[in-house]
Amino acid sequence: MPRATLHNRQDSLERALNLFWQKGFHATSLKDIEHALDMRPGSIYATFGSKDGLFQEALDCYSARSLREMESLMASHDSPLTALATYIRKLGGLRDCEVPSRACMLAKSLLELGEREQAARDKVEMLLANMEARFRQAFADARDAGELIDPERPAHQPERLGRRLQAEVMGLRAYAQREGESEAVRQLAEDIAQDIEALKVNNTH
Amino acid sequence: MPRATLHNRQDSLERALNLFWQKGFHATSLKDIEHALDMRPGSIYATFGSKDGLFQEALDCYSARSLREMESLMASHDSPLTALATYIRKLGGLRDCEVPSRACMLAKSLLELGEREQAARDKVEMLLANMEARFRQAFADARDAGELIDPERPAHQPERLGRRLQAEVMGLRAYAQREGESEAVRQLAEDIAQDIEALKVNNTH
DNA sequence: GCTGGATTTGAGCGATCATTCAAGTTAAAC
DNA sequence: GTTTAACTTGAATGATCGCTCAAATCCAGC
Repeated sequence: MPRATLHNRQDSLERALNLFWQKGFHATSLKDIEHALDMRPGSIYATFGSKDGLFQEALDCYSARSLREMESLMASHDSPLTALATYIRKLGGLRDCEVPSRACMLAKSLLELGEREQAARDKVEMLLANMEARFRQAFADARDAGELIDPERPAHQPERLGRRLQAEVMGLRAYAQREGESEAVRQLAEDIAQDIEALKVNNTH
Repeated sequence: MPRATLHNRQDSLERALNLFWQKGFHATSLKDIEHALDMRPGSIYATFGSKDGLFQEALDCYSARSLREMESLMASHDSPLTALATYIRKLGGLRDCEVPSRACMLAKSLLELGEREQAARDKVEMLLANMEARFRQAFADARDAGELIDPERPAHQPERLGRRLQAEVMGLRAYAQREGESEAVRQLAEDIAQDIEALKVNNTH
């Protein structure tokens, strides 16, 4: 059978992801995508179906990458709480990173998408729920390892800590989207990280 | 001189604000605005100059309203920290409110606007800085009243607490934008509110 | 070298975008 | 009642939107 595809699908997806992540769904035009992927409209539609379809695949791509990084971080620390504090401190360095956007793409999309993009909204909700579940699991692991200083306290249930962490991450990364001293973002992350470490037994603070 | 204006400017502004707040800048079309304000394009442009100009005035309107509510809340509590905790707990009830969006319009705009809307972006940055300054002032008031339990701790400097609170509010309200049990949002707000109250001397927790 | 079918192309579709402006409408001033 | 200028109207503008599809292109298999 003739002619292999000229463009690598995964590579195209990541280029599209970077575009959507930077500019958002509405502000990204097909023209922008054509240029970034070096593909003509016909090829894009043959491959991804629609702008909306491409966006949803980009969301999957972003979420998978985020979860992979999270998993790798958890695996490289004995203590789940230390891993989460490290995660937050890394976000504190966002201002000095070259990324499409300092804000979380899921949060951006959650705030941007309306009823006209219901399918994509549903996907965002699901991916956010996944991420929250992963946070919750990390706190549950900490509890099961006897790492939590006060596991009976209602606010320290894994469910509530996971929810809280997701909100903190969305807030921190939204704050990081502002122009301004990168030191402010670093301090903010440090304060959040220390609150996580304060959940730990035998912590030195 | 002949003919008074048919439409009240402030009323039109608030209608536009509700639209922009709900749908965001890009997803709101002039058609939407024409319908919401019951005005024809010519009138809209004669009054507000451009879609971008109208949006920026709506931002001012939103920010002024938010600061007014904040000021009123601070005035009605003897303790700044209690006032802030109350503020957060009110946000916990967002899921049961009828509002254009549960998310903060400034945060939404911060995440949505790109280089093409630089002027509006700058305005958002300024208004966010104002809000952060008001939070900082509230913590400074608490410190000056001897309310802070550990005013020497670096993380408890008004500057850092104010920054932290702004990030928490953006995170909480982004989280509230998700579909899901309103009880989750209420719990999240409660956990944040208790952390604020934990800054207080002689608190019962 | 030829052929078949998967892949890519890009002009062009109708719809909608933000915006303009000449013409129409209105009501205060005289 | 007439004048006059501010206000409102809405058709029309050119640009851009997401998207389609007939034609061109390409290469594995014979």
